[in-house]
Amino acid sequence: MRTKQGENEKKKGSKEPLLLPFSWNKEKTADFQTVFLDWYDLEKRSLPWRENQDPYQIWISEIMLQQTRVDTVIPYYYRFMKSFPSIEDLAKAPESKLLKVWEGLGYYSRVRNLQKAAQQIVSDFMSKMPDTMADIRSLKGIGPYTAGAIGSIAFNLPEPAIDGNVMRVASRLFCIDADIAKSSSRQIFDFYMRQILSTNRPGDFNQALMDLGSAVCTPSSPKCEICPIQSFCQSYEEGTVTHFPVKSKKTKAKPMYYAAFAIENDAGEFLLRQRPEEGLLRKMWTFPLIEISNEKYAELTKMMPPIRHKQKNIGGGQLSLLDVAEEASAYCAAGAGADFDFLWQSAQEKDTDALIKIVWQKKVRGEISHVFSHLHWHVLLVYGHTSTSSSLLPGNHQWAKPSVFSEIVFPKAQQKLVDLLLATK
DNA sequence: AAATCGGGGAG
DNA sequence: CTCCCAGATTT
Repeated sequence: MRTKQGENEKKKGSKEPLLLPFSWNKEKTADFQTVFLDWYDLEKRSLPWRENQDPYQIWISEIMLQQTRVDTVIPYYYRFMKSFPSIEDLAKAPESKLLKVWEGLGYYSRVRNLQKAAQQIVSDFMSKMPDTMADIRSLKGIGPYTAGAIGSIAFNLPEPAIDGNVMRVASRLFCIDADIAKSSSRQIFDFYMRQILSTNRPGDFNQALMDLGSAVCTPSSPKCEICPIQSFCQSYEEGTVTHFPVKSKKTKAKPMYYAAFAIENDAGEFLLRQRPEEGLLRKMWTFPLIEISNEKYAELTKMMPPIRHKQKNIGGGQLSLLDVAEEASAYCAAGAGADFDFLWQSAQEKDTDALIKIVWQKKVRGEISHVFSHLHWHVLLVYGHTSTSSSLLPGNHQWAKPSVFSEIVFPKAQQKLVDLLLATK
């Protein structure tokens, strides 16, 4: 059975609606819904946010599930609901507690937007989750997918929820060759799904698609032999299941090179610096990081101990702050010494340069690697010691003992550095 | 339309 | 290694 793909293209150009494959008349669509929902009733996963139809629980789960697997979300979900049982609790929570609960889950703007949306609900919707598509969509962090998911699951609104899963299933079901990496393709899938969506049980229909995509219609080696909708699947009939979905390649993550300075004072505390308000890992804490060139990174890597747990002393000794800044500058790209300026200035103001020393041991403890969606960090861990007192620190710095690290919000890359530091101590 | 935003699991 | 996951927002 061929699609009317060519016809669809024409219709698209002439602004007339796309058509389902001609064999999908009303009877076939109804048959499909029955078969699919019967399968869901038997096979659906038991998940904590499926225990009832509480819009708040569904909302939280949907935000957590953005670009995140179910197994990863479950422990976070329980922790979150225990910490913030209601929308009001979420709206008034301190940011540090919010981030701590989300720590490790990634895409941290999600939890900041979650709180903004909670505050919107308190102020604009009398603390009750809104129940119309326009109002749901008006909340921070809720885009077209999540609005459809909440609308259909929590309020039985006949809305599709188009995500990566659904696009994969639909592309195979109807041999849709639109590039799912392009944002403009979303509306094509939206149109198809609106025509086959169950208006009686839209939430279950959408969740059935998710379960199918997760367990059966998987990205690689789909299990067509056990698929409940095999007889409806056009690509299966044509033997072209693996041709779908069509997805253009993503640009590769850009490599970035850093030196991280683990500076310990006499009290056994380490210097931490908070990242800025904007950009990657905003307002989270790390060792001071300095970007270095690829060449410098390679040069420093040679100074790493050949065997872990056994540091190699590459010189060093008692250095003044100025020496340290110069060393850092020499090690790193131009301007890298600026990270030590605050120490140097404080020393000059107090005229106690002699008292404030960093024993810059110049020991490279090792390296960690961390991949983001668009960046690949390579970070060398360098250890130093200082007798600086904490009163000299500007606001975005703090001294902290490893024993209290668990109370501070660390991104994953920082946690890897801490693990390396403690393992090589 | 393209880039930015984390992290982890599977193959 | 590569791919991609119950995506949204910003540029």
